[in-house]
Amino acid sequence: MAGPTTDGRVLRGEETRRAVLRRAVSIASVEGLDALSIGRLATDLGLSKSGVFAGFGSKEELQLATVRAARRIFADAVVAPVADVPPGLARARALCESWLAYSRARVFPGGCFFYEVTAEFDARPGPVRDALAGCAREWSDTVVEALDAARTTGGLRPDTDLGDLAFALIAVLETANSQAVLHDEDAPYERAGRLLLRLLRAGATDPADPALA
Amino acid sequence: MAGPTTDGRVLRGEETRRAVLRRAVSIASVEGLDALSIGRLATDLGLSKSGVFAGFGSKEELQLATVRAARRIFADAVVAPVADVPPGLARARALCESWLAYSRARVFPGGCFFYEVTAEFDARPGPVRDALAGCAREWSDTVVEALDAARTTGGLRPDTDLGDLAFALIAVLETANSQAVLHDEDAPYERAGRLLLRLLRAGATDPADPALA
DNA sequence: GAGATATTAGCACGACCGTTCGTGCAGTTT
DNA sequence: AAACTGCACGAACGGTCGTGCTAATATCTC
Repeated sequence: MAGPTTDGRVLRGEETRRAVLRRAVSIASVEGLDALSIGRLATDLGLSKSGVFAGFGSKEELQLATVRAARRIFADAVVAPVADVPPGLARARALCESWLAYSRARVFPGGCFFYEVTAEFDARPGPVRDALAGCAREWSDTVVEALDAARTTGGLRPDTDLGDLAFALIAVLETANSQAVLHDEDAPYERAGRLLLRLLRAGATDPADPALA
Repeated sequence: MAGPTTDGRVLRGEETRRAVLRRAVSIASVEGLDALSIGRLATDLGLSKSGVFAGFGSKEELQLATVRAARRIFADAVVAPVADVPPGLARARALCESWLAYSRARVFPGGCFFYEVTAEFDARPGPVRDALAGCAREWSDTVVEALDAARTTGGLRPDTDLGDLAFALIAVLETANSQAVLHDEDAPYERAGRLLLRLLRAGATDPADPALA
């Protein structure tokens, strides 16, 4: 039978798989997915090279699994915490500030994982780029949906171009991450905080909305 | 004497150095500076590995030379063309649109060279990151200076925060490049064009300024 | 218990890496 | 013509890469 019987072997296997991926996302956020090497991961974790290799089957599969793992971490760190904020302008703002907090806290040691690896793979066709493009769309859609809810609930003017606004917000966030990491400064985050408030106010029905205080 | 006598040998040497760097910036804009391999450059150009190596002395020196070469190309492609636009709001706008044209035209095959390699090295201390941080500051300063001239000439309101505005403009440009390359679309450039006009208008003394038509 | 199964280790492979060395050759200087 | 300079060459170094094998070990089924 193929029921979900608890199998200690596969459990142990998944455990080491997770350990490998935990290490992999950290490395990749600093040095990129190409810098992931099976031998290095094995050495770092006290495993054998072939043991690590067996868990993924190929380097590209390891890279894809690393992207999926990072996607989960991102969702938990950025999107999940704002789930309890009621939909509307306040949640849209909270989402952006959650992203800034995620970058600032170095959930990934190299800053935003996706900024790093997207720049690495955006011009290289293949499954990895496709996966990253999917993540980017997903995040963009999340922001647009939050803005849409804000418009529906009357926080944003009906003629607001949600795509443009989401683009501008994401641009500010990513650039804050980039400059903060590159120059090892906090100032870009403060600048981004000011700017995203101004962007939201510019589209708000009531610029004095308490959600933008 | 150490006069500038024409030496055919060193001339030939510089020529191959330039050929190597021309190839190197192209590769690095797509795959990153780490993907530069001396052996691959040699094969591609029909040279010997040791010949290429001798021209730079180390891989890191090759990477630094590649960054310097890209900096020159960037300056020629983006900054130089707007030199004949009179300082002011029009030039600030021209500078941004020159950047968009540079990304759109794939002056570097992977899109903006600096977006790619800055993401690669921003979390890795060392001479390469320092060089890239310098380039980033230089470009940021160029934008700020253009905005400052626009403010001085009355195009922008006196209370405009130039740092914030430059940050927002650069954010829009870089994100347009990133999304256009990642999804292989033109739409991000159009969005960016609209957004940067709106950003400049928001700081303009006269939102109907013909420079923003 | 026995036997099936899946994770991990050990080892070897071919390829490529950056780097060093000694040599040849073209151009410059004397 | 001889001495010197500097680019480029080919070969080789020690390492690391991803990827296959085989063997050992631990767990589950019966």
